[in-house]
Amino acid sequence: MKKEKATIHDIARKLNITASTVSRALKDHPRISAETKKAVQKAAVKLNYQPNNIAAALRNGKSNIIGIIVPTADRTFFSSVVRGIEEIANTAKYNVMICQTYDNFDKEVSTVEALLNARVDGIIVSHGKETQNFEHFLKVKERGIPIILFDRSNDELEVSNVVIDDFLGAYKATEHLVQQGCKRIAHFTNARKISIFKERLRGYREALLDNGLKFDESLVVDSNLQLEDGRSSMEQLLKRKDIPDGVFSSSAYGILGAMQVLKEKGFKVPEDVALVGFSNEPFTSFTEPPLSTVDQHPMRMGNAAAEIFLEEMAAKDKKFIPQKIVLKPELIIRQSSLRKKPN
Amino acid sequence: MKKEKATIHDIARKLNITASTVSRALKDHPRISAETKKAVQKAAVKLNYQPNNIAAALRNGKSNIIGIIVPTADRTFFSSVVRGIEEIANTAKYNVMICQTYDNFDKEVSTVEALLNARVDGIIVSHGKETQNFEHFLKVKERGIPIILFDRSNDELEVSNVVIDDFLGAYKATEHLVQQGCKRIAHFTNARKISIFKERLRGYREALLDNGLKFDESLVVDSNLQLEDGRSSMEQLLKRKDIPDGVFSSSAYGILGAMQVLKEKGFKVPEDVALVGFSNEPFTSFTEPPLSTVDQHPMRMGNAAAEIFLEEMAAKDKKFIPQKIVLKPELIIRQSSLRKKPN
DNA sequence: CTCCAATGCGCAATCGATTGCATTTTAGGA
DNA sequence: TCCTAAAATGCAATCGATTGCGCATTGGAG
Repeated sequence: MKKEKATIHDIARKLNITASTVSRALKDHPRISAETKKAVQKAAVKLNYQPNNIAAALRNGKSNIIGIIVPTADRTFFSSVVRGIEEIANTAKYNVMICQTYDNFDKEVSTVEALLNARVDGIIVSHGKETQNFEHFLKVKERGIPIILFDRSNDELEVSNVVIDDFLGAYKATEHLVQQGCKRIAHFTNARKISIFKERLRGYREALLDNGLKFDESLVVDSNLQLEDGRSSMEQLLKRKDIPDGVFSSSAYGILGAMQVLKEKGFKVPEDVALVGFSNEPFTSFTEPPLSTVDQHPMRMGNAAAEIFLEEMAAKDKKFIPQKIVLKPELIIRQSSLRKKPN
Repeated sequence: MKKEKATIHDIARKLNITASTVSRALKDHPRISAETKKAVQKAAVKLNYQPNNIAAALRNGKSNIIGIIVPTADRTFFSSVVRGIEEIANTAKYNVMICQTYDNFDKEVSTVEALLNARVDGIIVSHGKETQNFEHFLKVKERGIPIILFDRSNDELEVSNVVIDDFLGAYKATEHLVQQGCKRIAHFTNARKISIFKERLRGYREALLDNGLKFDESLVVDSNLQLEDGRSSMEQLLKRKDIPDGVFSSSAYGILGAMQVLKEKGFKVPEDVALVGFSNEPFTSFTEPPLSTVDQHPMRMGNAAAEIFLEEMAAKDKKFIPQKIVLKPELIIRQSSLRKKPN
């Protein structure tokens, strides 16, 4: 159990110089001679020196760590965003610390607290479904540390955020269903207080109206959008006398549940009911038939969030004007909604 | 941009006491009067005091952070393990820092380095597929900080690890196929140097021999086990004149690829070819037919890893004998392998 | 009324790296 | 050879929390 904890002082002692010089030499300070630098490098390797980031963090007031908070990391959407953040962050010498809230509000609050205490230099977060109160995020901002929201956001909050144009995504998806001949299109949504779902609902509605169909509130089903919810929502719709001939779901699992129920009951997809979901999770491409979906470009979203963070860090002190980046979603058309052969 | 950075000194000044007393009061030290403690608490709240964990970490030599390294967080298996770790770690006041290597060896090495510099108190890791050299892990151990491997491990390495009995899982899966009447069972494996795949191959082989079938090397296909690999492996097998009537894959995506190809070519699952995979990823339950698979109990695996970490921390200084925990896997039988109705 | 032992707090050093300013060394010009 | 500016390094304080040791109260026993 050897605990070799070589510090710059050990290097200094070995070379008969001071820690200051060692510190400067290691950072390639111009006022240190090339000779000394080489000697220090060599000694550092020899003593197996590892910088103590904690000490540096204490002194500098920055830890070079970005905290990332997501509801869960096991959705490809979120893990891809994380990857996008890392791409940018790593090149700027930042490390990331990923925390999961499991959509639990209390856990979200305590996580923010923990990251703050860990003195992260910034926080990038997609908040949980339960989150109505945003004080914990404001607190971060007031502490002067950058906070950037992605995907799930809140316009009233004066912080930077990166989102996709949910309205447009939903609009495209719905319009596509109309073009495929659907006349009665249902919509699965969730907690309408959350901006992304509100926007998607709005896009769905506008697309209907713009295409000469009417918006029927009774075709909008509110649920938690998980697999089981999608199933029960579909079952509920199938009890009607005028069952829908198309469904646009605000989630990937929701539409999967719908498809399962439809097939179990003998309906054909897309002939009887055409389906389009949201979030291009991998599994949507290997269901039968493969599911059409709205791709959110998660990697780009992560890149953008990290870039905003870096800009905010650079602009430190000057007051930074929160910026909003809106990415364009892409409709990916697969078998589940394709009735007509493209000419 | 107000930067209220209240420290224990600010509290001390306000109450006309010293920082030592404040520090002790906040930690409920017995030698501090109840009165003082209350006053400190109140002042702390009033000044919006947030402890600086970095300062404490520097002084104590511990950060209360556990580093977790996984190839990728977007596989349910890994994210569940993380969740299992968090469950235990959080109750012991530890936070986790999740890092992804994307199965890239260099990234794995640099991640270990980064965690070491961040002065994490321990590292829990499942190494990448490329990893043949384990020096970076040994370095961690030599530094006196606990390192625990999970799932993918290496017996020659003298460090604690938590794995499932891969041999048993494969044995059960293969035996099940035999019981369903399969006579020519193929196996998808990966880089046989990795212990988990070697063990599964061994389990497959033993089960065949124990059940009166012979082991045919030509039915073992080596690939990277992703979706595309599963497809091409299956295509390769279908070119034979004596095509297999069962496939056991060491991964979930591999077996999915196989099923896709089989269905495209008009084979029936499980009647013509029965399939069993590994890793109970959610999607395996909603393919058609649903895929049989070996569940690895990822949450328990995470729990166990975290518990070992805590034990090692407690045993600090005394030399800790690396321990190995082997969990029993569970075979989950679904339609893809079920030919006979259970009586 | 003394004296001792709890009880409550303060002092000062420590963790390791960083950095403004001071000091020493070196090189080159006069 | 002397002097000075430039080059190279050293000094010491700092970041904030922690903690062993020591000092000063206070209460109660004898």
